[in-house]
Amino acid sequence: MIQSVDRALRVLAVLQGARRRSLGEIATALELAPSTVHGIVRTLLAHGMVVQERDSGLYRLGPATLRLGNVYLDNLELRAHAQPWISELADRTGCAVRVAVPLGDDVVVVAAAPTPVEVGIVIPAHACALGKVLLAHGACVLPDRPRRMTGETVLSPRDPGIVRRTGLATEVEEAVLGECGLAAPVATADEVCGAIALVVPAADWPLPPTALAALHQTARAISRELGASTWPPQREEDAATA
Amino acid sequence: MIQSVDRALRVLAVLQGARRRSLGEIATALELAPSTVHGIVRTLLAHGMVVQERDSGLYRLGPATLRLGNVYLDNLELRAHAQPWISELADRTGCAVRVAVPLGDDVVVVAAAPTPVEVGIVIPAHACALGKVLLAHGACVLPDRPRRMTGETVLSPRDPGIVRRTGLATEVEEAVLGECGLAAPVATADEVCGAIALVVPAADWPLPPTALAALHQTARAISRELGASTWPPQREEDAATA
DNA sequence: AGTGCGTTTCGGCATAGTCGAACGAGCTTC
DNA sequence: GAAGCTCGTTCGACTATGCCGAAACGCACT
Repeated sequence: MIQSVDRALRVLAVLQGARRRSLGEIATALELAPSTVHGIVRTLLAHGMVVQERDSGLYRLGPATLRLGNVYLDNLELRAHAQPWISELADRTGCAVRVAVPLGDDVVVVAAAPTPVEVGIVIPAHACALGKVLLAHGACVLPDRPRRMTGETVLSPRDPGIVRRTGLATEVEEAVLGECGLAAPVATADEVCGAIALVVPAADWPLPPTALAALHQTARAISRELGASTWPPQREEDAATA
Repeated sequence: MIQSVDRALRVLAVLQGARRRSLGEIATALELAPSTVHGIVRTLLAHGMVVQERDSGLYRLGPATLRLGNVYLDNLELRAHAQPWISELADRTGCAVRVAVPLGDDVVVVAAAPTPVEVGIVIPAHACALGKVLLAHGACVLPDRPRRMTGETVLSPRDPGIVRRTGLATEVEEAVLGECGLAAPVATADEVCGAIALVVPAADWPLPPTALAALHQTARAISRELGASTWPPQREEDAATA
């Protein structure tokens, strides 16, 4: 782990927390000398990863971050393969559909239907159905101190073995009030690379069995296109206990 | 400029060029020892900025880039203020509308109407109306060797003073064949922060004067919300020659 | 005009990063 | 089936590099 690169990425993480920050704020947040942070920020500045407001001197994220994120999406096979399937799934079930990938203790939405507006949003893994699936397969990790999002947020996960065996996880107003979800894993030949979820208002919960079956079909179809031979994805320990 | 941070960002830039790259490819592209690149990549890996494919060992951009880009968009006042205006402008003119910001010798689209699908795309500044506006105001720079996109691409810019005085720049099939555009600057109190464009098929070109006027109105309205006092934005030298 | 804050610059010291070479795994070839 | 190759990865030593303290600049407010 290279120190200065690590610090640069921490600077970007700090900048994610607020619209704009002063050099001193970043320095105290990272417990570093302002001049140290200045050198890092100047380098990020040269690459457009951060910009400095002309009048106030404050720093914020720069447009190069958007370019990176967009290239990431364009190069993501999961997204390309999932897009037509989730459009059809949204039409068929009338639900909102999301596809997400793991990112540490969060999940990031990389595709959505019927509207793509949710693409890019980040949700704590322990608070959503997508995250529970990824946690069960070891693609996400639990945060040190799980954050309570709503009164319904479950801070310690149920048996992940059940999630793995059934290939399903649920979420009942645990991330945002009035929103429920049902998720299933998506895998490549050798790992669980993401999850797909149906998201509905609490009034429409629970979902009819037809929606559940449609979700299963879609997750399996996408996984097959990505090279997975079995679905739901099996792990050695589960195969042994079965 | 911190060397290792600069190199890390160069690694990300290399990764933007192809879906996936091997460690050796990155090393040769940057003219560095593989072990040096390995240290950098490992750090980026720990932060989710890159991911490594389990089977092939190849590297690609990671989901953290998407999170960064999304936060950038959320924190961008230009986008927030422009969104309602460009929706209305798209309705009124029937054209596609784009708002972009400068990024070196490129422009990055940060808002679009009627559909947001173009958000995140990158266009060389010299090849599009958006870029010509930003070039004229010094927000973009010309690349060392401008790239020819179509047969119509103009490699050396016309008089930027005219663009500044009229507040308009045009684009006739210079970036993509069959696509024409008309752009105007958007400014804050002390700088040109972006540009807004109408984009239409070549068949609908030239645009009627009403569309031109609507674009002007919208650019002025957004600029006013962002704190600009005059529009089109004036530079000292132009004010002197006037 | 004075004062305060925050950004920026500069130089010495020591740490942290760079590189070369060796290791190990996976794949192809013979 | 075994040997060669190529790739990613690890380790250790050298020294160049980035880190920090303190001082200077610019700006806004008093």
